[in-house]
Amino acid sequence: MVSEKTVERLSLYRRILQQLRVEGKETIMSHELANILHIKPAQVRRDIMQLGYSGIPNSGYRIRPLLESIANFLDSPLPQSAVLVGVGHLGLALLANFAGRWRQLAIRAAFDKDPAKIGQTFHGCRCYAMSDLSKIIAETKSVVGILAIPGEGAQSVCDLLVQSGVSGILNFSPLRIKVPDNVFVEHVDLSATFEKVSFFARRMKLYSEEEKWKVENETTEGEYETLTTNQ
Amino acid sequence: MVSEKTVERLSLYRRILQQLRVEGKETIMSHELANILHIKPAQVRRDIMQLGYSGIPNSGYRIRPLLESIANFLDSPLPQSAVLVGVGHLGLALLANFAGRWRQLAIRAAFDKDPAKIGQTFHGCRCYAMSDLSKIIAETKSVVGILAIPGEGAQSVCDLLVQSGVSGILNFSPLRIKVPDNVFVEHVDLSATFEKVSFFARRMKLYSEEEKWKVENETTEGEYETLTTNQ
DNA sequence: TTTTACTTGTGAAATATTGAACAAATTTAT
DNA sequence: ATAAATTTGTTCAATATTTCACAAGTAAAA
Repeated sequence: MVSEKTVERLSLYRRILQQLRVEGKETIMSHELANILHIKPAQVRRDIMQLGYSGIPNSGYRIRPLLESIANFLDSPLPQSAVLVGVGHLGLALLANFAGRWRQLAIRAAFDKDPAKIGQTFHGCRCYAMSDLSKIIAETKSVVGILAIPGEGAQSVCDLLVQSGVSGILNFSPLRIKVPDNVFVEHVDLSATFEKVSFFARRMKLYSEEEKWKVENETTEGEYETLTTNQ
Repeated sequence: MVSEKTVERLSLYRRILQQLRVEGKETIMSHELANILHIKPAQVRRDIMQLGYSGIPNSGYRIRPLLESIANFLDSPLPQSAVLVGVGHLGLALLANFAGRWRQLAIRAAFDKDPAKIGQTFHGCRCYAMSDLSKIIAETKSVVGILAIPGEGAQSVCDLLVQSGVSGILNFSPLRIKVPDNVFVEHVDLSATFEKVSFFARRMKLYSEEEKWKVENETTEGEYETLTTNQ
């Protein structure tokens, strides 16, 4: 019933509001959040509406209870656990950023097929053998699996995760994995993203040069028009 | 005129087609690509239509010229350069995966404020001081900047990148940066993504349990209905 | 107290994206 | 050569998402 985009934005609102509260701010208006995120105020209001929280006309939203509403909506009563598969460069970066720091989704275990890594601890997270996957997922009650491996093995690892009871997968591999209907997958495809940015960067450059050209010639056209139609 | 989503998918088609060509496949049909990506065949055809390339009814698309059309559409005549700002864990992971390997968008230089990193080479990419940013961007003719730094400095670094002539930014920082209209920004917000996956994972679990409950009771309801309405 | 100015909540319009469906085209089989 | 089967290109419908616009409400000012 609630869209993915709304959930993403609620997460952004929370992060901003937490910061603002630290700075001593007590209320916020939809257009302030909108300006920070470069979206429209109506979007902010509509998202917040879905929380069931009401603001005060002419004053905005009180930050404290709004944060509570967001937490109530987004967060599980109990903190949730995740496991990471693939302790390569990307996996390590994820552990460095999210191993302990994140209250809501803590990465509790890592897995790799490289025997040299098994048994080691990376950024406070222990690395296990792939054969321990099911057992550890059950022990940690993990609901999310993070795939940070090259495409080849992704589908079989994914199947293993699903069999072990995971209901969400964050897939950094370039492969589009197949999962049952009752499992959520988010693809983060860095090389596709790179290509996209590269494409639009070039396009923006071309576009702005074309605009520049237009503006240069518009003056002439404008003069011509005022001379002839003189409206 | 072409949407971001279409560009992303074209990039995915290319990667798949390149693999299939290596495996000796010469033609492909829209429903094959669609099955691999879990989308509808009409979507594939529509995307390919935008390239101006035509398939053959009852045979599908010839892979070789289709790949050429995609390259023609997505790629710049000259390979494009990018610079990376922030050689932390994430920056290193990006360098490891994309420093040399990527024909289309090569990361040509890295920057960091940590003096210990300046002058070093990471995965074949040299790290410079922030003060060299403009100079190096000009020298390498970079069109894309990659921000892999914490939120605090993101806006000022972004402004620097834009001033230096970059027209695309790939932002891994949690800050929503502000850029002129003629600069393209893609946000990859890992913590928001984590929260999203966590949210929907929980929701999927709840939903599938509810479904299970329904199915268990449906039998009874079904029997009841056949007994009463007997349609 | 009354007025003014401003903000929320939300229906309705606008826009963007996807999906269904079918004519036209082409290959294969008869 | 003809018919049957299948796939493309594309239009139109369906769905999803965003934006507009305004009534209703509230605080501050007069």
